Amino acid sequence: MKKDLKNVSMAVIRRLPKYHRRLKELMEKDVTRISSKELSAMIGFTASQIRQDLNCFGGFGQQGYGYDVAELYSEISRILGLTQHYNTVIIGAGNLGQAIANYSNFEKRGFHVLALFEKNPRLIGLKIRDIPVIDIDDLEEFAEDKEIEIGVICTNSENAQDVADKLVKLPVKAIWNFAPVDIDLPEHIIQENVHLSDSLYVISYLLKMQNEEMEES
Amino acid sequence: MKKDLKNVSMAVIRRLPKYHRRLKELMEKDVTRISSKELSAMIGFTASQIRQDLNCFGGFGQQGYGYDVAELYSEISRILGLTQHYNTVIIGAGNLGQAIANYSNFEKRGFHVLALFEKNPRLIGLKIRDIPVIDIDDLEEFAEDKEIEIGVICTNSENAQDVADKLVKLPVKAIWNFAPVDIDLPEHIIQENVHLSDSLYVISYLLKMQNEEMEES
DNA sequence: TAGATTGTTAATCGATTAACAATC
DNA sequence: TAGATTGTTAATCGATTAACAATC
Repeated sequence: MKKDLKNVSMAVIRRLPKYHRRLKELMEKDVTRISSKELSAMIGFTASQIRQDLNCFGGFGQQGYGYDVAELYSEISRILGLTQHYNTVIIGAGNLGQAIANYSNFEKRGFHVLALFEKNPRLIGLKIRDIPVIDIDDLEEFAEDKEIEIGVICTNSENAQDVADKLVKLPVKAIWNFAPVDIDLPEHIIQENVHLSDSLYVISYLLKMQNEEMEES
Repeated sequence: MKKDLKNVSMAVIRRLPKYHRRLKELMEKDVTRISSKELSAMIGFTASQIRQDLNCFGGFGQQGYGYDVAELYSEISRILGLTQHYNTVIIGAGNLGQAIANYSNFEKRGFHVLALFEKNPRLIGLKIRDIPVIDIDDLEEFAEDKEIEIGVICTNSENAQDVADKLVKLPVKAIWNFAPVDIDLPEHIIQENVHLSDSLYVISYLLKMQNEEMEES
């Protein structure tokens, strides 16, 4: 029943983590089955969209019954690749790098943080949850005998491109970038940006709109 | 030339911060004018889309010339509400809360962090860049004589909804949520989620797809 | 079986792209 | 003026929603 995944749009992919999260919550409440209609009510997508989304990957439901929560959860985990294991390094051991290293849920989902790398000597040598903070100059040596899939950039904007170039040379397959810049990368490297300021600016826009609306009335 | 902003889609709004960022970079390089075609080459949107986006808010360009970089930058700043001032509180003074409090760029854009709130007594009393860490139980009292627009949730999932309820009562107008849960809020409160795990799971999906493709060939 | 709900096709809606007249 | 590039309308594309036959 496996479909051709290559045609699945990013719009669908970006909704999958939300299904994953909500199904987890349902499992914790010991809910064993759910219909697209019920899921729609709690998740805010239309029932139609939910069925369309899931059917990009296969027919996980049963007519007249709905979806088995545990089964659907494990299918989505598999589709998202969360049953696999990814070696990860974090560049920048400031608050943000430490926050990510400390977030144990990532470890549970297969993202194994091998080390943090820093240039600030006051941080080098520390341990974050048993994860060592290593001199950034030792990155290449450290990576030599390891297959590192994901590099996380938690530096400031100025250093982000340099760090990215280093990571590409290791090589890593994907870069998760928290610096508020757009990084130039070779085509084949996966790039995912978390631009916190972008998100905050959207709040700012909506606040401004709301204020203007109130002034009008 | 001001258009009816109410009809501008969120797709457009979410692109504005990227224009803002790129125009800033151009200004730093002393570029004074740019055409939609040149901007397209550096930003990756089509020239047509760029012109469409900008024209949602007014005609900022000039035929035969293009756009004045500094003028366009300041227009987008204004549209995003970055010329205004927003009182902000951060709930949760762990690594993530501290990272956000430390990010001085937000301050520059008008997001003024008044305080962080914590329940962990070991953190209460600290200062992050002159910003005090205060007992979460004192939040209501602290907020009494202040107009707080934005509440940032940097707690774990378990406490996020409780904290959100408290923030709504202050009241705040917008909630910037970093906890990996979807929070129930009254309609009129602006909610912006930064679900880090969602972003990481998309990387995971793309890595898995890439690996499968390689196995095929 | 009857009721419920899926999987899937068709219709609709909205967003992006193309085209070009207006004009600097 | 001639060339360049915008602002804007029309065409296309893709994503969402509606509808319903299939079937548990």
